[in-house]
Formats: sequence, C-alpha cells, structure tokens
Amino acid sequence: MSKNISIQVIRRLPRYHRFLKELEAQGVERISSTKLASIMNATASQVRQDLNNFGGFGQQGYGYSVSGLKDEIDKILGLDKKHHAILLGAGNLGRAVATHMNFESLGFQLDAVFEKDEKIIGTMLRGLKICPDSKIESYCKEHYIDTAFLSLPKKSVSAIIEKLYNAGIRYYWNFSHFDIAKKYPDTIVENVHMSDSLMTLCYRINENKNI
Amino acid sequence: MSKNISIQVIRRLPRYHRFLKELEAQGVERISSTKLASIMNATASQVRQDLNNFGGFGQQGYGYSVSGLKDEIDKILGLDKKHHAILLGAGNLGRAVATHMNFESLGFQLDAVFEKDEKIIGTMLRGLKICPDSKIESYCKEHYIDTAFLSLPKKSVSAIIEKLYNAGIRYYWNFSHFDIAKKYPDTIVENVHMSDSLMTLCYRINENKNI
DNA sequence: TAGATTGTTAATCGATTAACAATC
DNA sequence: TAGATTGTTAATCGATTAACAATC
Repeated sequence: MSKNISIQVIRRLPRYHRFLKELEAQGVERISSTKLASIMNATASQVRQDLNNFGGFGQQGYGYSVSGLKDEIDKILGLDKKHHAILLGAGNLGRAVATHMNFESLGFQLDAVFEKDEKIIGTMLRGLKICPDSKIESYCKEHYIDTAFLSLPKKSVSAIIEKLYNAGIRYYWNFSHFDIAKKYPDTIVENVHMSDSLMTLCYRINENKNI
Repeated sequence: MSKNISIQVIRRLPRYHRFLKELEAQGVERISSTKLASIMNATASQVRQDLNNFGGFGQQGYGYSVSGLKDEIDKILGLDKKHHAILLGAGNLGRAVATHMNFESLGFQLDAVFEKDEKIIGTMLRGLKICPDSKIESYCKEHYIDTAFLSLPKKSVSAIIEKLYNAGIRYYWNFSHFDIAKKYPDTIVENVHMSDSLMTLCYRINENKNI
C-alpha cells in the first residue's frame, strides 16, 4: 500500500463503495466498468484505472463482482477498522453528527462526547452521557483515543486543540475553520467546510446566469 | 464571465475569501501573492493564476489590497446576491444548518422550513414557523423560491424531489446521497457528503499507518 | 532610480482518456 | 470458438509551477 494514490482517486472510493452497496442491495451480481462509469458519471477508463491502483479485481469478458468489489473497497478504505473517537461540541451540529452517522460502518467508534455548555452536560447523546470539557485530558489518559470530531466554532477549537494534541490525538474530522494541519503538520485532518460549499453553490448559480 | 473557470479554482475562492476576511479583521492592508500562498498552503504562482482568471487585482511592486481583493472575490462569488431558499427537513442536521449558517453573507436567504414529523411542525426555527411538507407546492407558488437545502435522508429526497423540481427549483444544496443532477441534468447541485468525508479520513489514517 | 511584485507566457507535471493486446 | 471486457500502455488534455518582462 505504499504506492502513492492521488487524492482524486481516494475521494472517489467512497462513491464507488456507496453505489456498489446499492447495487448489491438490488441483487445485482456483476457489473462492467462501462456501467459502473455511467453510474459514477465517469469514463470506463477512469473506473478501470482507479480500481487497478489497488489490484486487478475484475475478470476479462465478465466485469466485476459487485459484492466482491464492494468488499475490496471496504478493505482499501479500512472501514473494518475501529478508530476510537471523541466528539467535541454537542450543539445542533454535534448532535446531528452523533445521530446520523453510522460510525461503526465508517471505521470509527464514538466513545465520548464533550461540551462546555452546562445546560447540555449530563444529558444523553447516542447512548453517551455528555461530559464537561474539563474532563477531556483525564478521559484521554484513561482511554485510547486517536480521533477527534470537532463540531465547534473556530474560536473554541483554537482554545481546545492543544489539549487534544497533547493527549496524543492526531486524526481530526473538522467542521470548523481552524487550520489544524497548519498548526500541527503531523496530524491527518479531514475538513468539512459547509459554508465553503454554499459559497461554491452561489458562484455556480451566478456563473450559470451570466453566460 | 463566460470564460470557463475550472472547478478547482472555484473551490479555492471561498478559502481566499475566508483568509482575506481574517486579514482584514486583523487590520492588514496589503498582501503579496507569496504571503497569501503561504496562508493558503499553495504556491505564489497559483495564487496569481487563480486571481488573474477574474482580473488584474494586484499592483506590481505592491501586492494586493486585502480589503479590495476581498471585495472582488465577494463579487465573483456573488455573495451580495439573495437567492431564495427553503429548507427541507428540520431534524438535527436541518436545525444545525439553519442555526449555524450565516446565509445572508453567503448569497442566500432562508424563507421557509418544511418537515414531515408532526411533533416538529409548528415549532420555530431561525424565526420561521416550521411548515408541513404538504404545503411545499402552495408555498412555492406564492413565493419566489429558487433554491432548496436538503437535510433529509435519501429516501425522503427521492419522494420529495419531483415536487421541488416541478415547483421550479433548480438549485440544490444537498446533504443526502440522492443523485439529483442525474435525475435532473438542468439543475445545479452542490453536495455535502459527510460520510464520504469520514471514509476518506479512515483511508488516510490507514494509509499513513501502512507506510 | 532601485526594489518589489505583479501579470502572463512557457515548461512541467500529473490526471484523464483512448486504444488495444490479453484473456476469461 | 467468438464475444465481451479487463488490465495496461500510450496519447491527450489540463492544471500547476517556473520564469521573466512589465511596471508600480
């Protein structure tokens, strides 16, 4: 796995996985790169190139086994892993994340939730009792935690990130605009910038109108 | 504006905007492409190429005016526009979106919220009384709406999308896995796929360990 | 004027697409 | 065997980076 795969390819993997899961649920057994490409909105060439980065999963004259390929991508993504995560921030966004995400099938397990708002501390979320921020360090000392989900505004992340880093957390799923990777280059950060996405929509709408 | 700008450039615009806003707030008046590049984690060449897609905003020997450039990107993105949007789904995610996003400074205005859960209908969100799904069509007939924010699971989107399309809505900010652009190619769709992002984090963690 | 830094052209690099021999 | 479709190499396309003349 030391071959360097471009980020473009990596970001397509979850989509392959998603569509294959659907096909599998529909009882489809085999699929050709051409058909998979049309579902993915890509070229057959791209599909074959993408997959061959990781191995020869197809069979000439036949195509790919839907469930076989899905399982392979499962392994490539490492969805069978169980990274231990804590959630920082139990506001609307934190609750949405905790409620909607099926972490277990995404390679993670949510072990604890922290929040600074006293009104929220002590209430339950996804079967977990919400803890005060002051407990982060002691919790991380007692439990193995490698990942943090940050559903907090930039300012709060700025105030809390050092604690998390010092507690040994190197993997971040970050909804804030705080630039974690800049401050700590040895971390792996995946950002979800919802407002950037909405701005992009705004641009594309206007671009479309101005043509 | 008919020059075709690549999506890579477009997706960097919100980040330029964000960093320039910060610099402006810090009282910084001018910036060179080199410094902006280091903030953006890019090359000075890329910064200059990106910006020159839209105009010559800099000045030789000086650099770029921070607030001037920010205003230009504002205009390029069309953040001064006021697209009229409705929110579909007032669960945790919908509430997070409605609560956290500063739509007014992102080119949108949220005009109404719809939900099917009877327990939620009638409660307030961002100053709006949540309406039942059954009112979508009549609402869209009486008001000008061009955008829908979809914080609903795939199944619900599948059931509701035809209504929205028939009501004339062509712009979608989509949190679900329903492929709107495939069904309606004349729409503009911006997807936020949180689980894809988390899978990508999972991959990158494992890749890092396997080296 | 000299120094700094842009705007822009040219060079490089990498990703996507096309083509086709291999083979199921 | 013939048809289908992969795996893979080669060609193309586009994005990024480098270089430098223009100019503030």
